[in-house]
Amino acid sequence: MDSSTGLRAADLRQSNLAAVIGVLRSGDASRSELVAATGLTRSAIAGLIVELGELGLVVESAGEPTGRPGRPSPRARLIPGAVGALAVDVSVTRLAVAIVGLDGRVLRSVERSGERSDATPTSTVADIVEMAERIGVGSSDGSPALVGVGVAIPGLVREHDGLVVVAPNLGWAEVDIVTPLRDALTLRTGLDLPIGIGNESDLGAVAEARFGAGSGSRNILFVHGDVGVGGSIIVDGGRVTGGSGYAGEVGHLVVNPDGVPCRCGGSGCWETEIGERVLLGRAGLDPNGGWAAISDLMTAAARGDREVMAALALQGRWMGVGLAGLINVLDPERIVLGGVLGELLELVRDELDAELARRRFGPSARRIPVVAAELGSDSLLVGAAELALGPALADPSRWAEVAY
Amino acid sequence: MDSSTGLRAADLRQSNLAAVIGVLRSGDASRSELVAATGLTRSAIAGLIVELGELGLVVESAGEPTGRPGRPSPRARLIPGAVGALAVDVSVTRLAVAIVGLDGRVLRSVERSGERSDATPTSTVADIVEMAERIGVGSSDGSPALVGVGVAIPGLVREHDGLVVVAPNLGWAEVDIVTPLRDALTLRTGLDLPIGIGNESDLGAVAEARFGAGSGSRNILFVHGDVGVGGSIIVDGGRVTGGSGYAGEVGHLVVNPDGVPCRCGGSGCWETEIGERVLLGRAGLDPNGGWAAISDLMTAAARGDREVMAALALQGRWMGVGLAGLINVLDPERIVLGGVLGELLELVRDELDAELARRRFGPSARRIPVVAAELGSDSLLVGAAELALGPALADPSRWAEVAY
DNA sequence: GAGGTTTGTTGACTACTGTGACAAACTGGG
DNA sequence: CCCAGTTTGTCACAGTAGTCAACAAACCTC
Repeated sequence: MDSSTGLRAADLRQSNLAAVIGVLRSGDASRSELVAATGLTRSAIAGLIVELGELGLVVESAGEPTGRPGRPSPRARLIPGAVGALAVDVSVTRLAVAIVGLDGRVLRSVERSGERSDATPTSTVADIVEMAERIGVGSSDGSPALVGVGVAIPGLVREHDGLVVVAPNLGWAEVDIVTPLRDALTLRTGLDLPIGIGNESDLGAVAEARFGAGSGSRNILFVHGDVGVGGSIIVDGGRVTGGSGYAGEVGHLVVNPDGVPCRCGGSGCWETEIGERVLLGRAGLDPNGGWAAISDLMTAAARGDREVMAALALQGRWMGVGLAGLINVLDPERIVLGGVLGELLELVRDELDAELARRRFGPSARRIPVVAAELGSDSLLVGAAELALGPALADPSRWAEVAY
Repeated sequence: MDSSTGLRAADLRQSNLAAVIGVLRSGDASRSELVAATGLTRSAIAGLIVELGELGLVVESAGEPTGRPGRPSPRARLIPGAVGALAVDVSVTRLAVAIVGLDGRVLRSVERSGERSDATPTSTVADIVEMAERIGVGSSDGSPALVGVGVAIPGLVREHDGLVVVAPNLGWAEVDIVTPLRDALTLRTGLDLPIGIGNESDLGAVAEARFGAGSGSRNILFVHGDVGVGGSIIVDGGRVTGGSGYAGEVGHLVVNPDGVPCRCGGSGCWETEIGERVLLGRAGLDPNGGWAAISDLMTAAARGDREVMAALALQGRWMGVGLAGLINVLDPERIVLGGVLGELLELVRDELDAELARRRFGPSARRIPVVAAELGSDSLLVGAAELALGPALADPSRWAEVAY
């Protein structure tokens, strides 16, 4: 988005192309449905469809009779594999590179598992490029035309230039990964693509909001919890970034001023009450046991283990305390829980609901649905791809130059 | 805003007219500055200025030499009194009606003070219309052309139709004030104007964001505190409404789960720690003493009264606890405090800063400025006017039919 | 006063969407 | 099976807005 607020005539076409694509991304639509959705005339839609067809983005299939009078309207459909984004998930335990289509589906992917805590930015860039080549990036073998690259990082990313301010679990600080990655990709594959980079939690939220548990709602609170607790706020379909791009650190909402110290320097943060380590500790399990311990906890809960049930009850209450406050502040349509929080949701549902009911406020006393994230480990890739696809879809005609 | 996402050719002009007005609302601008700000060409700007001039909204004055080479660019300026909005502030202790110009200045106003707790919707509507007539609404005596009406209400207002869901301090519930007010205004003054209605805290925030302590920032958290504590979240210059329009109830953020019961049914809400009554109680004053008691408290603080200082210290700490959490969640550029909270800000500044510093989180460890609201009691009128002016300014050419 | 710079003005040009008439494809009734 | 009614695609034409490019106006510096 440029700072210019004025609209040129060309922006008009661009905006309308993007509007059509936007409608089509949530499913097929007949031309007449497009007319209704966009408010444009039949002739305008016809022209837009033709252009999108020429760009190789949309196909039309003959309209089926609907059972009602009138000439059937042909259905337009996005070609999911027409364009795609290169998505990269840089996390502590794995490095994944994938090509993701317009419909949010992973078309090809490679993954390198295992502890990567010694990975430097340089070695990571080299790995990414090598893996990208392995899934066919740069070879014109019928893979989708790539419109950009999206990278998910487990750390804080500065909004305007994509600098990785800090990624504690990778041991990175003040790292510019965009420039070397772009250069390396250009050198090895000949593709000079725009690169977007974002926090993994935010990207997971974007993916869930569009394709997962949040699809259909435009105001969503996403809370992701493992060892740390983070979140993202989706308002009117877009992520709230805040003044510096750091919005959404719900883990450091203060819910218990007398609580235990938090790694953030404060105390009684929400994270110190609902983080994975606390839960495991309360349940008498190894606080650093990770997913294995969580899995043990779930089987113990299925057995009805006393200590575990008590720990889960407390977990549910504290989740309710924090969510109740956030509901009052943000009034989301829906809350999506990811990570361990999502996994455990049904086990704490009763206590959580009770706490929410107790703190439900006045006339806004609606039940906000709290649901678990639906997308699995792919969510980060899908979200990362969205980072590249989003800007590209806002200006479709530009790829004419980009393709392949 | 209609649901149609497509842009017609006519929307283009409308959008560009609005863009020019938008720039001009924050001050004079030369044509060349408008070119830079909008990204349009000189010819386009010229045409837009001409049209705005014909609408009676803009005047140009000959350009002064700037001291640099080149032909001087004429300065365009909004005529503040060209159009205005009828602003109404319905509160418990006063009823105010005003005409507010494009620049957010109150051009004329009348006020009726005194306890109004027995005011019914019907009597309020009658009062409003009578007061509106008294400041010249409906008589074409050179008053600005009115483009709409904005009403500030101390209660919850449903977003889409303006129904007053509940206004506890007025004793109203499920009240439609829009329809009778519109009818009465049409009947008595001949004006059939669109009416906008909003929560007073939200409107105060909008006013502060545009003309007051928040001007210049596009991401603001506004917290208004008297007996109750509410707030508004401004993201990218627009207020976050949430899924149902109830966002911003920061008073019911849970900060102290073991705290005292709150009128919302929960306990330990922020409001129960920083509300006016709690502060006065802790300071040994009459909890229901209102502004008089607050005034007493401030003089006592100036004297260095032991009990009062302790109460203020606690107030500052609790303010810090809540604000720290909200900063982590929302990452605002600036926090604006209104009502009693704003009045007391400097008295609690040290404790507040200390608490914020203690809980400042990682790399987002920036100092977020916390400032008091600047606009006085007019802020609600200005915000209410904005409710009417905003939509009108988005479609300037339409008033051609409206004027007078 | 000459040359350089920035800006307003003007008329031709381009691009987009709207309009309206007509044709195409369906339903349903006689 | 045909015809009226309905909905929709197509096409030529018109309207509107903004860009472009050339020129003139108003300023600066030397």
